[in-house]
Amino acid sequence: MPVGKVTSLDVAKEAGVSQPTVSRVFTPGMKVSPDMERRVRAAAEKLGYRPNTLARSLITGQSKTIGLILAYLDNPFYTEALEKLSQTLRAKGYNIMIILAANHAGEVDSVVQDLLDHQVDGIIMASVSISSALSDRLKEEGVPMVLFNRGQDDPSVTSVTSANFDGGKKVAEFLVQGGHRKIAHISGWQGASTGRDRLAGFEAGLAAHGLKPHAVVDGLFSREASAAAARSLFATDAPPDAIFVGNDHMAFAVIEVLRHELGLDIPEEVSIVGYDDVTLAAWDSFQLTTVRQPANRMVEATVEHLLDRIAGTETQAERIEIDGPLIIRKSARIPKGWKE
Amino acid sequence: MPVGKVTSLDVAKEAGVSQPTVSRVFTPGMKVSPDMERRVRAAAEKLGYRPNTLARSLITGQSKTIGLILAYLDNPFYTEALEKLSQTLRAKGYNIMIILAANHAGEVDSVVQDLLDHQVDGIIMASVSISSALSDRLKEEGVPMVLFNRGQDDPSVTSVTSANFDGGKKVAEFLVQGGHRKIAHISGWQGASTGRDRLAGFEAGLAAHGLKPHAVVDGLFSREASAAAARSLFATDAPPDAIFVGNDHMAFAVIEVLRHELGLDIPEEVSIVGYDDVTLAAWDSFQLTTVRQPANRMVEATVEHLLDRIAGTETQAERIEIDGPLIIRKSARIPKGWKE
DNA sequence: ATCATACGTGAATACGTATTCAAGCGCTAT
DNA sequence: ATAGCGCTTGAATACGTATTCACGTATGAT
Repeated sequence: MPVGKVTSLDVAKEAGVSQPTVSRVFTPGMKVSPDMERRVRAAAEKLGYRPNTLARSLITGQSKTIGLILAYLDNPFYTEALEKLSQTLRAKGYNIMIILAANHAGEVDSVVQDLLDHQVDGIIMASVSISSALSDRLKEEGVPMVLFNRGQDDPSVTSVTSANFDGGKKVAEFLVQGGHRKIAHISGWQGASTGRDRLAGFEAGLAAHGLKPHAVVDGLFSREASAAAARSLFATDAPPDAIFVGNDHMAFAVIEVLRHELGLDIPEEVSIVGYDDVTLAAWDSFQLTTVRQPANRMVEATVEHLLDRIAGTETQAERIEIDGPLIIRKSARIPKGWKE
Repeated sequence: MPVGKVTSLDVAKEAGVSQPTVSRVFTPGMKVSPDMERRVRAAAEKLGYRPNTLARSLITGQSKTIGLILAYLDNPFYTEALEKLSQTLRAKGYNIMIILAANHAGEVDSVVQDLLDHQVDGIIMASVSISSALSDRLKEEGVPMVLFNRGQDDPSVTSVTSANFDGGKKVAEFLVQGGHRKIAHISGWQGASTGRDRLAGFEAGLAAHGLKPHAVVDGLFSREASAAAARSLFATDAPPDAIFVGNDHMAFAVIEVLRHELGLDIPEEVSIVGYDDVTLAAWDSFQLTTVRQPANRMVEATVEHLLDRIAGTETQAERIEIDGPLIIRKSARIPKGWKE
């Protein structure tokens, strides 16, 4: 009875069968006669045998591991997504190798290389942009990748986002209907498609009413930058009467500046609308009106597409957009008779 | 030029050397002559070779991967810890296989088995308790494990926590000095050492002044349970004038119930103290007085001990406690002349 | 010039499993 | 009774690397 490591060969000897037979017993889908199976399982149980996943992966070429790269974790939207991802992938028999990486080109490249060295079957990148060189490299390597919550111009990479353009548009419509005319936008980082698309939709929505944004400032997905933006918007003699903030995480910072530093009442003096509908948005302290990004469905779409690519069922890249409703709470004035 | 996979043998042929030589070039610490190294690196570069970590792990027995099991992710303390863990381990050359698991015995066992099958070099369990059977199994397997933010009676498993008893005591002292006499406690889950130790310290701190808790309710580390507890505490004719809540995450729920449902002023009518000092605690909306759990130092201690165990440098289990200060903000009355 | 030493290199092997292939077996059909 | 078929099993091999061992060469000392 070997102490540290017990291999399939040990089990084979114990059961009086060959090593391949042991392998077959532990490989789903392989046929073995009932009494063989019984003997092998008994021996395995007795010795405490468990298949070595590494050795298995080496020969099958399937590591049953997905690489996950995350840029921001301070935004709770991503922790919610991480939770769903873990559950969904685990249910499908996959494990997750996770890396938190800053969104710099060099960092991302090295991190992806790390994952490839570990023979991951696929890669999910959340809120990370990639160079086309890198996506080429992945294509060459045959490792499928999905961008989560970030789009890409390159049509050959698949991305899963919410309908950011439509979302921005909905917000504009809501605020205009609410009687606002001086509507500013503290945008998501303009280096990210997410930030750009929400802005574009917002502008389109205003344009439909012959309006333009009162002001647009890049909040860089950062609390500090957004707080600074909020202060600067109100340091002029023509402050906005409503602000659409590029995501909830930034919106909380804006709300706090307005309430606690500037002493403004929300929504009496200023309406605030966010984007994501993270858990905190529903808290009494914020009651944030916001566009819901359905993390569940986004995760499901991501995993489904990725696994289809791995299985070879699906070969085409897709740009998947998932629609989300405007969730109306108390941080923005509600238009009379609003029903939509 | 092989397309999908290029192996060390391909590089060897290209460079006109043997496969072991290629291996040596890519194994730090192995000596190779300069011109060999040059030729091999050139060939590797040309073919796009990268060592296969799986094959390497299979033979060395070192996967350079750490398994991480997390129970709660809605409590932001753990996302902060996760961030540090990722950075620290990556800097040391380790990757992370992450699993989010509910804190049920069966679930945890199966998850640990999963990690063992993947040949992880060590395991970190954050806020999950384990059976002694499981810790025996790990000992037998020779895979070191560290409990993060959770203690264990068994002295043979190492745990890293903050000084929970002292923390609870500090809070009691602070509130008593502040003139409070009806001090209640909405505790952390009493199934967890963390929750129990904070309560015990709190009671000891009160006892030093001849006091007892006004009431103690288990908040189960849950927002809902804590909110319900807060409501029940004020549904009597003798409500508390201060509440020590078992962690920040629960404290936010309590604050919201008091402010928005019961219309109470904090800290004028009730003082609230939390535990953890998560990022949100410093936000203007909460300004929560709380005991800081130094996530950075806890992570460093965890990683250092774990890697020492893996290297064999350290063989003894330890119970590591890291002290954290009381961070005074505005959610609790500040004693006159408080200096400590 | 000769021997000893040290060092760099290649041949062989091991890690633990899945898979190909041929062989053995029992069964049915003629 | 025998040829043929399908099914189960074992022998051999492959996956891609690190490591042991033996060998050859260059270096230094005598």
